[in-house]
Amino acid sequence: MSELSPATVARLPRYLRLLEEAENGRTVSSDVLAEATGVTAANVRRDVAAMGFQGTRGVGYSAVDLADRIRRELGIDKRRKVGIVGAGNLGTALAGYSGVARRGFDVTAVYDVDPKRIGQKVGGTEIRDMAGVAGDSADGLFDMAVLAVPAPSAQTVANQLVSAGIKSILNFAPARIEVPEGVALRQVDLSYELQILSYYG
Amino acid sequence: MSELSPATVARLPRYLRLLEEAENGRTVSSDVLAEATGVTAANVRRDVAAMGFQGTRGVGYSAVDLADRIRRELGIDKRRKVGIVGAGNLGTALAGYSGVARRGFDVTAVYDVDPKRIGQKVGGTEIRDMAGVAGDSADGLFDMAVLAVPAPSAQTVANQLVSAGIKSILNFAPARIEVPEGVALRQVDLSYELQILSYYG
DNA sequence: TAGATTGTTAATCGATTAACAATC
DNA sequence: TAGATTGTTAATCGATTAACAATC
Repeated sequence: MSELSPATVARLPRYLRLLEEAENGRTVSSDVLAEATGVTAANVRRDVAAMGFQGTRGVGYSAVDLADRIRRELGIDKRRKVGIVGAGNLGTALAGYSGVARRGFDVTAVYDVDPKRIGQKVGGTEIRDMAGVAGDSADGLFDMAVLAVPAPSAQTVANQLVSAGIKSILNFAPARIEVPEGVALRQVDLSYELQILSYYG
Repeated sequence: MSELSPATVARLPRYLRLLEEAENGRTVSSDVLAEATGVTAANVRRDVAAMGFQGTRGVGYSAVDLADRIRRELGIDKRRKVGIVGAGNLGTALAGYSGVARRGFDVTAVYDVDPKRIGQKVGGTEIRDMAGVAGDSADGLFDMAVLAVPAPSAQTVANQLVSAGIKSILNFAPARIEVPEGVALRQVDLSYELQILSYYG
């Protein structure tokens, strides 16, 4: 199966975005992909080859076929169900992000602890009681979780999700969390981003 | 001056966080730093050496002195003024993030276009009219900008900021933006994060 | 056939790691 | 002196790039 390098995986969404903009039936060269994504053409060809996808010499890559392959490789050829935990400002903003549904993700559940929020709708999805988050995820209501809870509850909620069998967590809460081996985790931390940015600017 | 590798810069905030937790006057070894941040001790020593900081053999690094050095290297030894552009759910959430002020950043301005929002307060800062964003940044009201605007306005706002002399932009808007050479840019994209996460989980 | 572009090799670059002498 | 830990070298690993033969 796959064995893509982290560097390659991080570039695939960029390629995909460009390929989706290409007209149907169009062919796209490594040069065009490179130009638009800020990498070298050689790098593009290497990434494409790593997925086992083949282009046509003298012609380029079929845009639709390459897009399909990238989606398959990323695991978004079948739609993935995303649960957003926390319906405060952050969770509400994330639930309303454009382009997410278009890229294969369905927000199938949003959670909050606030009784006043529960039952309200955010982006077409009714807010559910956080108390049910573990049960719902175990039931398969969603299979990826986005954490948008206050910092102090982040680890607790993560633990509940892991116990319920969730294997992918994207943490936007302003707190580092730990997950066991085998659970995929990505952390987005405003504070870290600002510190890194500060060095360069 | 500096010449830190991107990999090193990305690790500095992790070290800093640990060092700030250490008690005053304490000494911390590369082994402890490594353990807590998920890198090897050799890597920590290399990063520290890259900043020109020296520890004491047999003892370790002075926590306060190393923290100071990291802050200086990142450019947050003097407090930096952050403007948040867009006071919707996302901007409001970011303005309220804990730990940001504690780490050297002051949110000195928040902007919105909605007349109903202008004048309201978010996290102690009064929301200003977006029309003034370029003038305010040129006046030095803030020197780093966080974009939390709707996707369609992201590039326009970025252009205004760049024209006004802003050199650091953190983009949370769900749209890729371009900036000229010499302007530091970091992009946080929920869609990309989910796609990458999907591969691993 | 001529032009374009892939697939792949070899060279290069950058980052990580193990190991250990130096030294507190 | 014995134990701990740094600073640094050499080896390794992973990722990028240039270049070009293969081939559409």
